Amino acid sequence: MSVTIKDVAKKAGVSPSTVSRVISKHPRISKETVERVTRVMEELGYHPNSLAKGLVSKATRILGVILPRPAEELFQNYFFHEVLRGLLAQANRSDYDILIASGTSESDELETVKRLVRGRRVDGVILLSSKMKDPLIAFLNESRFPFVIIGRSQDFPDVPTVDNDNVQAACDATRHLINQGHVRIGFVSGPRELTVSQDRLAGYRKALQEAGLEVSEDWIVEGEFLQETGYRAMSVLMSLPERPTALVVIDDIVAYGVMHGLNELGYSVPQDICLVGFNNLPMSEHTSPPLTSVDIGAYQIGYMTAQTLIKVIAKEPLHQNRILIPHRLVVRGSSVK
Amino acid sequence: MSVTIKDVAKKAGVSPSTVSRVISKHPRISKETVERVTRVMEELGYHPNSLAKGLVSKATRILGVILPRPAEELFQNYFFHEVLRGLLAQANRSDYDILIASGTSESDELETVKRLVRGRRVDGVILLSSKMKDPLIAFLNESRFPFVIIGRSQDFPDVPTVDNDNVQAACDATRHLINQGHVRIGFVSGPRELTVSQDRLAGYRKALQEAGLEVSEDWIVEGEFLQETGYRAMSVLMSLPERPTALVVIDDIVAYGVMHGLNELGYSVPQDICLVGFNNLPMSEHTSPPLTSVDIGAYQIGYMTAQTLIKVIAKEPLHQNRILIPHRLVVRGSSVK
DNA sequence: TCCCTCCGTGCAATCGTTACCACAACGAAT
DNA sequence: ATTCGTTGTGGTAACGATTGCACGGAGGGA
Repeated sequence: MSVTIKDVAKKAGVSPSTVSRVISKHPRISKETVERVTRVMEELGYHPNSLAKGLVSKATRILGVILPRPAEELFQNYFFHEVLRGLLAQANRSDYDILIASGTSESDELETVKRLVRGRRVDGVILLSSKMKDPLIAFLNESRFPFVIIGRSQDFPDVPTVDNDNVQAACDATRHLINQGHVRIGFVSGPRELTVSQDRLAGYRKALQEAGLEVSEDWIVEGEFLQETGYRAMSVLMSLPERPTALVVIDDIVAYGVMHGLNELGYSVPQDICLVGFNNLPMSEHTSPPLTSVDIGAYQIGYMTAQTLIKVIAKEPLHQNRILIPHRLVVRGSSVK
Repeated sequence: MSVTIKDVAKKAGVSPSTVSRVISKHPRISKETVERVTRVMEELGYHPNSLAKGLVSKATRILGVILPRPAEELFQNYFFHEVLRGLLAQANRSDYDILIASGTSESDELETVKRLVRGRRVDGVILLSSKMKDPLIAFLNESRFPFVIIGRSQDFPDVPTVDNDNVQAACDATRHLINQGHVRIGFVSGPRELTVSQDRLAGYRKALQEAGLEVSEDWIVEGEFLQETGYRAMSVLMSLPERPTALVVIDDIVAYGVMHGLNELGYSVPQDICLVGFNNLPMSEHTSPPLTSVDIGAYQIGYMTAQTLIKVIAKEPLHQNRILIPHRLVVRGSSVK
């Protein structure tokens, strides 16, 4: 049996109510009582039962994170890790814990969220998803349950989201290459259906158009968030009659594949081809040459998401629904000759 | 207001007790009642309040995962991710959720665990740690609270742990190199104070001794779980008068650094130097040459840990305290000429 | 026909905490 | 001296579920 508020009350010679008031720092408790009760609590190693507390206060102080389903998970590795660190940091600062959940199928996922929400297991939900999870969003929206999406949701414009400006990020990356004198710039994309792919592609197009440069559809190759994609894309692009001299690549991991392939074919980076990636993976500092990359601030995304969700839970007003985390172009050897 | 057991009871024309019994599949409830109540529950979208349920049953159906502190976190990236996937999979199968927590300092960490344990926020705890967390272990042991350690704990031989046999894994890796005809084999280690480093080093030594080969202390280099370590270790080893022809490297990420360095100096893998790494990171398949690596089954570690903890919580007997997950040597181009 | 058993269900206490209301004690104002 | 407001504290009813006990009714054996 663990020690309850009654045990503390008995030992301190007061009523449970008084102990409760000491815990919640009620103003009208005498200094001596506060001291005595506090001492007893420490002596007994008392910690309030979160279940009982939650039952009456209708709050668990737990934030639920819904992970992407396994299939999409692979490329999320580093991104997810950083986001989670940010979430944890901010949640802990505000005395929240993090519960993670995932479903194996779409309906399963919805069931899980329903259980968490209706069963009052969490106070708010974070949707960490690459693909759109419309049924989930619809459910949460309808239930008026606090939630925040990491990423974008085109179908529900008024739910709070935390994201980075992928259009601008890709635009900056492309401009950087243009400023280095490139005029034939290619793009290696992820799956088209992902908004992250769409947005980065749009930013790439925007930068080229602004500079009055040609956009050749031949120079745009689609794939997965895998090294193979980079490898394949590279061989496609390098066999073109008029091939690009620089590439914007959807993710560093894909860029590694490109570098690997170029290496094998005897091309050298940055002399023959310049590269810019995304996500600034730790390893990008140590490739040869080091990879220029757009750091999208995954940690800060997590941090801001937790902060935003906590605000929503507290019913504090948000001055903006769509929060954008600033990115940072980290220029390294792969893009400057 | 959310829908409670009373709402269901009223609408179904029964008492709350009956509804509760339907939920817990009590045998002595008539078939018709079960059907009617079940239907009403679905109509109303009822999900039992986990707080109230937990309060009376004294169980939360939540497993707490204590993460390593930030400083140690870096190298854990992929390993952690895989372990978490395994934990989630098994936890979900048994209707448990996963709560993750971390502390910023050691005392903070202990405070967090105390809060989770004493406050009955979780039913059991998983210690995911590289460094030993003795105060935590001591506290949990003393509280007789269900917990499982991922990794090893030399100071508390009778707490359940899930781990891989790092000694055997390193031994296998080293033997593989010996079988390839190498006699001068080096070892690039992680921090000495980590048991994983110690164990792998021991396995390396064991294999060499069994083969009657010399172990030169010059061939053992210590570092971090970073590419730089590999890079530095490589330059140290290659400048020795009598240098090794093969290396066992504590982690794939470090091996990448070694490969990078060898490349720069004009050496080639596997012709000049053969390499074996650990953890079988996804990228190891795509390096040039692909990296031979010991897959330690991180996913299974997570899976088995959750399974074990759930058994401990249910007070089921464990037939063994120390569970070893089998490893698998994945031979690729970096170790065969 | 009576009694016993078993089935299906309801009642009420309980889990540990919070929050509202009440109330005693005391000093200050009338 | 009476009234009033303030301060510090206790009593008690929730919160939403579970569970042991009780009880009415049906069925079977004597």
